Amino acid sequence: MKKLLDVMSEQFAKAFADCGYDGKYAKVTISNRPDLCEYQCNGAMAAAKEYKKAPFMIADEVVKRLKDNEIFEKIQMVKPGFINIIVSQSFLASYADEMAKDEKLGFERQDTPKNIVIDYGGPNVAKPLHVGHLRSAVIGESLKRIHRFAGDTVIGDVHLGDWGLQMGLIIQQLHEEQPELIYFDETYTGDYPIEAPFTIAELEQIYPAASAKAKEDPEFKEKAHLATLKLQEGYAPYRALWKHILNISVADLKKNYENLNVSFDVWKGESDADPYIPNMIEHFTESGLAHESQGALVIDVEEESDTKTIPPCIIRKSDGAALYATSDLATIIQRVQDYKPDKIIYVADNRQEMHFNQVFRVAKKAHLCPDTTLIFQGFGTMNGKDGKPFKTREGGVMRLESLISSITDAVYQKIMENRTVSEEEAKNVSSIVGLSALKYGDLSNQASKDYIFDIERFSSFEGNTGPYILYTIVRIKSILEKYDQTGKASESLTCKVNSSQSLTEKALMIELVKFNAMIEAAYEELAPHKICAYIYDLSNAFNKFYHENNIMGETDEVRQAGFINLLKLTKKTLETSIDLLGFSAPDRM
RNA sequence: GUGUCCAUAGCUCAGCUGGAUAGAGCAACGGCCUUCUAAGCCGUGGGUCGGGGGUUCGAAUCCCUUUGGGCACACCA
Repeated sequence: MKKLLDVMSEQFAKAFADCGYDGKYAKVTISNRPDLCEYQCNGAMAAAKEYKKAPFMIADEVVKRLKDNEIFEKIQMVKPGFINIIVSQSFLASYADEMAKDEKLGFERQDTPKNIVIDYGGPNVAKPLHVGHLRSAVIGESLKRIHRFAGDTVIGDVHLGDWGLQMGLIIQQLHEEQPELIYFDETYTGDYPIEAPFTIAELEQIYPAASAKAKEDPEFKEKAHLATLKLQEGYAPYRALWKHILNISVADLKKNYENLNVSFDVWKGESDADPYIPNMIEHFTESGLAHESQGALVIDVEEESDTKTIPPCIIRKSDGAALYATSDLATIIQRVQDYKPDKIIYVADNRQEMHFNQVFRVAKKAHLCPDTTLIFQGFGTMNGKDGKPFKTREGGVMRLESLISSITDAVYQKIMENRTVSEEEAKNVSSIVGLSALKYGDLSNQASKDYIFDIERFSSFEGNTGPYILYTIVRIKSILEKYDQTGKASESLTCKVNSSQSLTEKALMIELVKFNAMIEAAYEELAPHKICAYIYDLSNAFNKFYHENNIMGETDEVRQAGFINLLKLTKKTLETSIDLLGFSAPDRM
């Protein structure tokens, strides 16, 4: 469907043209003075300069042309040259009706669908998820859903950290803790068991221990380095061990991401890029792109237009090992080969911007992906109330599980305070509502900015929060259920929403029909927070409408049916929106 | 030091890419439940949009400058 503002702008463009003015001035926007009008066009003032004419005269001429247009109920010029618009109720209602019939609620994309890879999550194997992983997961998941809604083919890739020194550290630590394991018996030639010799809980102990030891014990670190090398060279016992670590860890990660309602289409990792590295480096050196510098192999990425010096991208360390950038570049090769993406979006911490900048430049220089746009979508730091990076009370890194459970607990307490539902229902509901609090709290802020993570505020049921949105949906559900019970639903009274409206009813419709334009903006700007802002406004509009109109008490059945249709549309719009944010609403709360 | 992002009500955030009187929520205060979930609705108070300059009919928004902060600046991911 054409966006409402475009429909209006077209009418204006015609009128501008008829009066001899360029149609480019005919942009209609939402009014910023709702007390005066619903929509406005300020083009006359911009046109005044070009045509050397007083703006109010231009506006007057245009208004005269549009006086009888059925889309507008009222249209008038206000000095110095504003054109104020009140939309016709019947036109608005029919637009809303069309929206209700459309599967995508009137959203229509402007270009052809694309193939897109979204790289988000980025957890490390054998390390528990902590709060630092939250934003990537939450924002990435939402972006994935938004792109899919817009019609793109999207592959969400978790891009595991499964290949660095950390793996060697774990193997070496295991070696010292359990030397009797057959993986460390160099004379053993048989198959290795399918069962892993450790649990996820043990694994989570092993890594920090190894990491700490490596810092104090250079000899241990050296051994770990060696183990890493052996693993990467394909030493069978270590490969078998690595497989165990990977399997156990991934199973645990999947469970955790599931709790966040986050899912990935592929579980590739740095290890999957490894096979591409030798050829890639050969290509780099043969083409003369890479050169040695201080013992390392580097590629210069400076460009003329740079306002600062960007250090060269290191492809191979002086000790011969690959590193982050190498793996990311090889991953691009793998993705181009396997998915032929038009676009790869990386959802990562702002602090990695420089790194991705370097990688993107190398990819471009080396023509690794001539048909792929590489996009870095950075996100800001999650801070505590004190404005400093979020920590536990003890100053440590908080595990994601603890974070989720503390927000769920907060919600649970409130549900038990306010309502008399069974404990079991309260528990179920609080995990749904808790997730909405967590995700909405994050996504309602602009992704690229730092934000203050405040459990109390996010889990509040008042104001601009996830629970408030859910509460609104639950209210609607409750009325619709009551309406169904009357049996009226089966009668086909009308599928029209009312065209004779109260003020709040019209205001609700005006809010609803913004949906397609809002989605377009959220999609193009990679901005889930625009969805949050929209559903908050929509919820407010609904609650005002709800307060003013007694839906079940309405005696005019046609009008009541119109109300119900409006409710259904509101519900569908809200539910579609929160699905794009990655959470859902309960039936009661 | 260089670069980059940010600065809007006491607090947390918006501000539709230059428009009319800068908006919400929280917190404070005052109203509204025998009627669809009061987790709601209505109202009151609260602002040199960090400072200064410029661009123009018009600036929180664009440009310059200055102050204060976050972050990044070659062998970690």
